Amino acid sequence: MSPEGDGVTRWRRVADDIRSNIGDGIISDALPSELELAARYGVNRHTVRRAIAALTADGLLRVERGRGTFVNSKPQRIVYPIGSRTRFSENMLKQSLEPSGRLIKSDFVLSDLVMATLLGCRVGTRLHRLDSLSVADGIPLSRSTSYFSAERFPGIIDAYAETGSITEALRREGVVDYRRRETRLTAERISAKDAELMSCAADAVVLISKAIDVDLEGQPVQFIRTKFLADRVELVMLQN
Amino acid sequence: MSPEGDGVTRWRRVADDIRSNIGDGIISDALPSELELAARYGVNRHTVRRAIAALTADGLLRVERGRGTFVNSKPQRIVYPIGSRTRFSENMLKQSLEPSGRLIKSDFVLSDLVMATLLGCRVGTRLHRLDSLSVADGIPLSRSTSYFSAERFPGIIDAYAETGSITEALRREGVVDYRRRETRLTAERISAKDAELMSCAADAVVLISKAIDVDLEGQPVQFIRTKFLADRVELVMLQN
DNA sequence: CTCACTTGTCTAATTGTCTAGACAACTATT
DNA sequence: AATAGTTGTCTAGACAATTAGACAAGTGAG
Repeated sequence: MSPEGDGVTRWRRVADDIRSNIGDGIISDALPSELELAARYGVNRHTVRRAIAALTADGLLRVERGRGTFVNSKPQRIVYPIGSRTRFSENMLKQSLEPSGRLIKSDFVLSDLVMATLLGCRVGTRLHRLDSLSVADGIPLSRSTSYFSAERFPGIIDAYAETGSITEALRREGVVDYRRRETRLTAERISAKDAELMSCAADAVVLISKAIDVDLEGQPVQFIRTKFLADRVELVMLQN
Repeated sequence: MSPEGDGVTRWRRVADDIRSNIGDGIISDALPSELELAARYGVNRHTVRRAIAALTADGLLRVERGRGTFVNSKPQRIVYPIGSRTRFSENMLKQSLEPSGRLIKSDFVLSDLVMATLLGCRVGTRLHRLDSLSVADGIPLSRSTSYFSAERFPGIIDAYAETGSITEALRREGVVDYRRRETRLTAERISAKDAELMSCAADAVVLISKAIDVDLEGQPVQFIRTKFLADRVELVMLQN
């Protein structure tokens, strides 16, 4: 990194480490005392207290004066299966969650070399770019940016705006079915704009999925980049 | 978050947002001027400059005095295919990278209900816990914690320490082949300890994979939790 | 050259983070 | 009741982050 420091405060690093230890099962019930944690992390007790305050505000910890600090039952992440037939709405309904989608923004872009290769079109082709938000039971789970051929799917934006479902919008544009060809995954810290859109902490982490969906003839219909809120979603792949 | 602020400095959030915009292709060549960025993010110009300094130190940006700030060609992430036959060594060799593994720590734990269910053993069974580091061409890519039945694989730790490969260690313990049954993915900020182990920035993000590998009879042989450095690795799934 | 625009550098003041120490308040055990 | 161990709260100072303003220095166009 640059001059000095990494832009993350000590208390947040302590908080992240405690959270990580809980996730790994290293800490399961009672935390070490504040003094012991301070010694272990090489920070002042006040710094540990601030970390604990943050995790308490997140509902992960519970502090009992005079007794100690304890781990609350962890809220489960929503399971999101990924396979050759990945459908947001179906996934949510199977878990008794009410799915919905909201259009954030849409515009046109010209395909560059990378996008043309992915979508199997010529460089310079007009593409619909569709920014959307996926919600389950009122909780934002992910934000996606999709790219469609504007030539092949002239009405896709309106169709999505009406239905809130990409599957349904594609059906209206003549794609009876499609399947996932490839999914690439990575992760990064959330951007300020996305944190606001998904109403989450500004220090959250997103799981980024870049995928290509193809129709029954194997022709790409969309390239979709989705940013899942990592603390609300768990992607699951069942290997055949 | 709790009292106020999220423990991430303004300049880092600006840096993260710029990096995210570059990754999304929103910024491709020249950045807006420092003054414009400052206005856009609602921060002082010096704060923007610090963000740019951090990204420049990472090699992502290039600053030319009097002209502006520009995006460098992005360094590619190492591709890590995930499927029913996921093998670290084979994956790396195919990309002309020299794989190696290093034992960090090993000990015994007693399986709790969750672990017993995953591994198909009884609660209270002794398990080997193996912490290891995976490296490609000298660059740490991931840190894993594996759980094996100590009864079935008594010599697995020594075998791994010698070979640096879990596949090879399992072979020595009588598992001629194994395949992936299930992979669950999420992400979080890196812990301080892992940041040191993998010699990366303290504010990095890890992609967490929890997986179950089974032998040819379908019996679980290991539960493995891997933390991939998100800015060095891209997981790829080719849907059949 | 002149001008507008860009990045580089310096000073100063304000705010937030972290450390240090002290003491109060609560809990469980003896 | 006494004690050891825990969390809660207050003070104060050192240091880092952020803001504000000013000016230097490089670039490119007219």
